[in-house]
Amino acid sequence: MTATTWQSVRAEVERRIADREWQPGDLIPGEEMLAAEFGCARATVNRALREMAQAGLLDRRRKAGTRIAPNPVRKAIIDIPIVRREIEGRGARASHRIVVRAAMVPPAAIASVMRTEPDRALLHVETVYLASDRPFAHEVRWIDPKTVPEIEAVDLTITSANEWLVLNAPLTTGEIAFSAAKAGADTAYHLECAPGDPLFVLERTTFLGARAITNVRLHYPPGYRMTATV
Amino acid sequence: MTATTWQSVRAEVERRIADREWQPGDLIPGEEMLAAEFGCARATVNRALREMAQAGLLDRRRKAGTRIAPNPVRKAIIDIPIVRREIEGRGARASHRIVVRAAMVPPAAIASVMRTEPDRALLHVETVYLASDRPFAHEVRWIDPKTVPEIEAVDLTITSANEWLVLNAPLTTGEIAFSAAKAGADTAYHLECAPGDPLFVLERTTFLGARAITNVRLHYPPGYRMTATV
DNA sequence: GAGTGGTCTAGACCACGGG
DNA sequence: CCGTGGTCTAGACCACTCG
Repeated sequence: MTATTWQSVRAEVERRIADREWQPGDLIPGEEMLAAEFGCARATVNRALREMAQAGLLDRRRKAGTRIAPNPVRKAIIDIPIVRREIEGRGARASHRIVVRAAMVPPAAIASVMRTEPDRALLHVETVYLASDRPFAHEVRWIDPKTVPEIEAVDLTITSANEWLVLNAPLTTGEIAFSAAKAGADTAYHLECAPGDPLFVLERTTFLGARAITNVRLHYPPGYRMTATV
Repeated sequence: MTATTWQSVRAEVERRIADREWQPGDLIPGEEMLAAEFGCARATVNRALREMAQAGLLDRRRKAGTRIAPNPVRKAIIDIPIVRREIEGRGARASHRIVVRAAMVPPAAIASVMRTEPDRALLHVETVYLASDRPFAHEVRWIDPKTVPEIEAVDLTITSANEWLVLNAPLTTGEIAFSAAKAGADTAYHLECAPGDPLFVLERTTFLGARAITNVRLHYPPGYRMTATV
């Protein structure tokens, strides 16, 4: 009989941390000992501590034992949905307009982050996303047709490159960067804002294995906020 | 006998998704069936599928079963270190300067997000973080002394509010938002940039249970990039 | 070498929620 | 109602790594 859940173990450990019974850097008792104390199976303690370690609250190492993370790293998880869903989630009608679609050799900086040959042409797509006909984001994208040849046959005016890629290249890794930049003349025109306005910028490069799929830079109009929970 | 690890189960499921054997929205076999197929215990399959669901690749519901996520949400994990460590991580020398420290009633917007009484005074701290004596970030912070009374006695010129709070109020939930804004005169002065320059803005409110600990707004100079992995 | 976490198994009961 | 995922147990073996 019992009812000791791993959540209750986690809650108790969190309480001890919050109450300073266990302080940052402290070595806490081993799983076996905690299991005995809580009157549950070791697997239950393991589950609780494992999740806490995953969340950055504990440091665990075989033989060395479990310690309270000396410097609890705050991890923010950002959900990055398909742009269309993000627009619809705000109650607006989503549409998009293709501004440019052409095969061309990318700037050296793009080829560098995508790790492609500097002189090879990639598919270049420029899109403006609209929320109820008002500009929502301006996207400049480079796609490696060598990695996803199917993209060449897609009518991007119907399914945006963003959406097609997410749905058709599901398991990828990548890097994201956020920053701020002044609106250039071109971007300002598409976003219907003033040149020089501060824009939120999201840059992302995704890979399928070691090969780049796409690099994308999104500019959002003044006032845009991206939120996350800690 | 065995050697079927939950990682191998996960890898196989990922392969089937990547190879389109299982497509977005598809219902996949139950744990029992997969365990039989892979020749392992149901708990092993459970572990694999649970982690994949946590990563946003699967949708799982009791009775309804497990489906390939129709819209794989990309989750980016951002590590938010103590500012001092972020500076040191870039190989610079970290220091900070307190610009303002006073008890005062916050603007209505701040009281609102912190859910404090609109007319109660909070601790207001304004800090400039320096990386090798060059401005790294400008921080405007409000702290609820009712939640963390110890802060009143801390010499913030030695330990920054950021650092003290992270080390002394570990277990909280919170909200973060990123955006872009024009540098105001005051911020431009502290960051040694031009008024109107586009700045990356990070706003964060953290809570201890239902009670707010602190609200902070950080402005980073032009060119700052915050990165994450998908 | 030996201690600690990591994982697997086989079986069981439970809780949510679709039909 | 009842199937499916969620979790717990007790025991076992393994793998990493500290001393």
